[in-house]
Amino acid sequence: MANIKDIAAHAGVSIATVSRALRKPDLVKDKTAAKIAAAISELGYKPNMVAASLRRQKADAVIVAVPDIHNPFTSLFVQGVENVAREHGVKVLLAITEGRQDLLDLHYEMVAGKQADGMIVLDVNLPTAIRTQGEDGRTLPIVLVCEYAEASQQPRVRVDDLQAAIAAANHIASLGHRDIACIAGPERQRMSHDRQRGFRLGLRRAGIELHEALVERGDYSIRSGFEATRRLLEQGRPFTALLCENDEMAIGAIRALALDGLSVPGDVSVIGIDNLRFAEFCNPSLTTIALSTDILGEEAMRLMLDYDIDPEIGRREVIVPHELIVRDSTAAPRGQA
Amino acid sequence: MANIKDIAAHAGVSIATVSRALRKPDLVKDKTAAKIAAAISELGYKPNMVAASLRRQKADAVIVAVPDIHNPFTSLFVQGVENVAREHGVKVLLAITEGRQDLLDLHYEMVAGKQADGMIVLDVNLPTAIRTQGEDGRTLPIVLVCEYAEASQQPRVRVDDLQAAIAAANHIASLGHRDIACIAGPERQRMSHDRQRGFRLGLRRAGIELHEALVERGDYSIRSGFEATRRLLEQGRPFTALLCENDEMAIGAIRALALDGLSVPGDVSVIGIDNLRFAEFCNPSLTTIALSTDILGEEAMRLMLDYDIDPEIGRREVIVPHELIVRDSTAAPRGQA
DNA sequence: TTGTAGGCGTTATCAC
DNA sequence: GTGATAACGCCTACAA
Repeated sequence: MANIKDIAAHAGVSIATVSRALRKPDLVKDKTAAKIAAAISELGYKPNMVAASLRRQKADAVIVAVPDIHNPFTSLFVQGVENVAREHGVKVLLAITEGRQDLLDLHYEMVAGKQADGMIVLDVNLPTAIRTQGEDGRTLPIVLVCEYAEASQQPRVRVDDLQAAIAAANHIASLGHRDIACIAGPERQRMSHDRQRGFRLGLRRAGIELHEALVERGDYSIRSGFEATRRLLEQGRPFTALLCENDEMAIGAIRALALDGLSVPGDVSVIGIDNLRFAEFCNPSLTTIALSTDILGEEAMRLMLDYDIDPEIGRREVIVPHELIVRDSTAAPRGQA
Repeated sequence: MANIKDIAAHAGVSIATVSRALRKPDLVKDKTAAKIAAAISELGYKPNMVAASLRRQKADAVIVAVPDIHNPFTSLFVQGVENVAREHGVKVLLAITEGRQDLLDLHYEMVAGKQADGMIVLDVNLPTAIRTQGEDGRTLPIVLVCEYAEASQQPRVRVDDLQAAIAAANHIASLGHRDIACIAGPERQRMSHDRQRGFRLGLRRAGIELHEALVERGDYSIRSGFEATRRLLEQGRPFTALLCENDEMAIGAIRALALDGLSVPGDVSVIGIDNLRFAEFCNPSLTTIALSTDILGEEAMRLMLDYDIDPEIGRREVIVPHELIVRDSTAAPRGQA
């Protein structure tokens, strides 16, 4: 493959000039630039970015590590990251970790090894190297999203899950429900902690207490929502509304209720959080809270870029707008209206 | 940041020995290796992979370009790619193109610029450079998936959509349906072409012809399935079964039928292809054809790896197993049983 | 088993 | 405006 030297020879100039012609075109005479351009297209030259990267100590790429591309967050979030990255000529590479530590570490190597300038971690794990390394002061360009808000010294962003959950609880309370069940997420996760707290806070403001017996946990998957609902139904303790920490579990819940012969929202109202694409097309369509996670992605990327300027950059609490989207899965409890 | 030279100095050996200790540990004496290991951990050394990459002309990374991470194919496919990649120490980076040519080309640059060893393209577009460059014989390590099966000289894999569609049609025909509607995908796409042909072939074997008036097109999104079904219903021409080219459109169809007061499968049976995670939890749950697209991903990655060995490598037609998954959305038409 | 040295393809700093 | 040339950090013959 042709390299910069070949171009220089072919155009009768020095390699320095070729390099300039490509990166700082205003520094070379038009005529020379033309000769060079001709040589380039004639030889089909493509600059070797690895060499450039080695020399400039910059890869112009960041890695976004996500556990799973089905995650409701992921898509919108990544889109936000890309919006900002594109403006700055940075490429975004998605790494799927499946929640596995080893896969996360593998991609972290790319940052340590300079193949990427930084990493945005939207995962339950943290690269192992980061924990051990924190002490010597030198933090790597890593931005954390949502999880581990307290755990580490890294720059991080997070969304206000609390407010979203409060909005969901408000909606249910204002419809007149009093006997309310809840499907929570994994115990250890920050997001679950906040959404759970939001539910309780929202209800308490309306003078309602959540019965501990009516709280079941899932792992944010459809199936876990399905099974959690089964467990709720088996208890026999009645409820007319079901607060789900995310849409996936809400979809599983609706299915479980339907199989049990219960009508939604006639017998039980169901609400989720996330506004998945599928939410609109369930039977019944799902009432939910939409979060603009793309803004979160944008902020994460900005934080990453700012890191270049000042590595002391800290954290950003991103307040993304949330919006209640009322569809067919919620209504006033039977007998009220 | 410490480099190999620092380690060499600190351990009292030459840089060659350090390099060997890392890449070919059996070539160095245990005692030296220990000294080197000590130096490495003491200085917190991380090999610069960019430099290694420049020297070895290899990045040990491939890019998988997909239009959209919601695509039903994507997740499973990527998983397949990663399975094989991991065995070979290759990192997989996902690039999201949104179906845009410029974004695809941007990531293609990484291959041209040696930041990645190759690219697997699961997209409706093709990198522009590839078309212009085909002539001079030198093809780049690019593997095409599904689309453009005829269009180019690149290595490619594709799945047998025809058989999957035939299986769907068989199921519907064997239930006794005769008045059958269909929601097709985008006209130009290879996949749609094959699935469409499969539907017709399967039906014809049962002596059934598809009415052209009962064929509507969508773009594989839920919403398009919803709208296509609306159009079918407006026509007034009766049908008792609906063949959908994918699950997303089938989910949209079910919603449209429900809103129209029709029961599934009482009035209309609905079948999809793909076996999305959501398929199991629809109301009613969706009968569908499961395709093991992960195998397709594995083959694509193998083709990529084989390319290193012999660039003349051609194409593979991957026959992935398909499986009919009968759920609640299909039944015999009213009056039969 | 270890060391020496050349080069991978750029970019950036000088000089001219 | 342009040209020499020294890095960037590593790998790998070849020599010892």
